[in-house]
Amino acid sequence: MISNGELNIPDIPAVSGTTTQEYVYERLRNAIMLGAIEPGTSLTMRGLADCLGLSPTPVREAVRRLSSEHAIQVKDNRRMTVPLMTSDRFEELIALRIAIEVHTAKRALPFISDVVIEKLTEIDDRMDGFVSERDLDQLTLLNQDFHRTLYTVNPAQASMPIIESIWLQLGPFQRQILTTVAENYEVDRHKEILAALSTRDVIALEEAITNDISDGAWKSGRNLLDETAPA
Amino acid sequence: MISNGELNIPDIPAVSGTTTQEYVYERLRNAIMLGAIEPGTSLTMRGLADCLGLSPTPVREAVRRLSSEHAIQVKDNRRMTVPLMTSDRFEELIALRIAIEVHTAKRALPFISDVVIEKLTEIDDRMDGFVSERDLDQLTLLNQDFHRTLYTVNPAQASMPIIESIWLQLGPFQRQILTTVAENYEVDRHKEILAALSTRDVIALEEAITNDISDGAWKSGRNLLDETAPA
DNA sequence: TTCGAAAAAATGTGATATCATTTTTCGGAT
DNA sequence: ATCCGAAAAATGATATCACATTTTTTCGAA
Repeated sequence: MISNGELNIPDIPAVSGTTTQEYVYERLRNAIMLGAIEPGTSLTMRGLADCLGLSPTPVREAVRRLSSEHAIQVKDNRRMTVPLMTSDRFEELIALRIAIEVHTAKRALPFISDVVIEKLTEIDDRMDGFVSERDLDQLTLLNQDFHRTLYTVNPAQASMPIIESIWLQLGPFQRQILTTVAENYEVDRHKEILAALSTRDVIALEEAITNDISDGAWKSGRNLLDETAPA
Repeated sequence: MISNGELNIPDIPAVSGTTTQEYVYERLRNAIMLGAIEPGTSLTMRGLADCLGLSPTPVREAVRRLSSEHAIQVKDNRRMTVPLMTSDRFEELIALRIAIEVHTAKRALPFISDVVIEKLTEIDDRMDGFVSERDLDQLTLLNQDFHRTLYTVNPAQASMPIIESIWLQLGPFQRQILTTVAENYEVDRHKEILAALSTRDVIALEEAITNDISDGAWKSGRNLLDETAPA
């Protein structure tokens, strides 16, 4: 019998010149980030390999990378899942996001130019469109684009991979949040960030980043967690 | 011909019940952290596999994990190295260490008990012994123990793996620093940390952590980098 | 001696095979 | 019907194999 039979892993375009392992990694990562693999679902190496039509070898490598990023949890024996979120863990991850992203934004500030601000403004404008369309996948992607574009203006970048890994851990859950309370999505905070960048105001930037992360995730997330696991 | 012929990867005790892949990962990680693999040395999968007497499969998985943690750099084609440190990258990593570890220490503070303080004091006492003996490996290990013990009193821990990965990126270089300027090693800062913990003083804790990281690494590291790659 | 192209060796990657464990299935005793 | 244990199936891990690509070496022409 084939496990994971009803598993639906969205396909993504295979970048030519890349390895199978890399392709599997990107595809699984994408699936987790978009919530296509429901947290708690039982996964197996061979099940995934069959599901993707590949041999276990490259699948295991990709899965292990994801598990060392805590995007996949290796259970006691022979089973793996996308970890379920707990209230404590969620709070911890959001607080960490704020600490690292504020730090990274501050260090990006000296490298900010008008060209970058314009690029960020353009991303934010595109987000406004998708907000009204309720396109959650595009919103998630563009929101990440916004932050990534800001942080990577600092060329000596060490924190971006870490930030991405935190995003991945929050990904499947964040997605649930957006689904539940899409109307609360605060794009306005991005305008605050842009204003702080324009005036090169470190204090305002710190506050804007904190608010952006808090508003979008924290309040909504608390609500959802209180609902699903109350007493 | 066998590559990596003169490569010396210190053996470590194999934990029973663990996989070969895990063993390779731990062993390579240890070797990198202790500077046994000199940054810049050219590595190959098969070379490492031969060197360890294993098949390429588990080696490739371990190496890939390390490369996704930026402890190993996959060069343009068919070659890998432990990355060389640059001045910019070093500054970036130290600043990141301070940001994350200060944040993590603050969040650990509410969980601090007398038992923990005692445990930390004991670790610090043992360090004093190794300082006079100039045992760099033990010092490095115990210093990490000290910080890890402090941070992990918070049970909902999300930042420790990130901190460990930054340590690993700094590892081979930090080691060079200690070798060069062992006499500057500041264990006193740990006493400042302990004092701040005893009085539950957040401000003092932040300052002590910052000083501990800065003093031990930053100044010495700048000196070394200025020497090796000046004008 | 120097250079460059062809031959040889080595490498990364992924599929397959094998083995020890673990999980699941199934049938009989209570 | 319920429970338990043995047989059967599935799984993770690793070695081996095969193949395309890359690196290194070799060797003859300038």
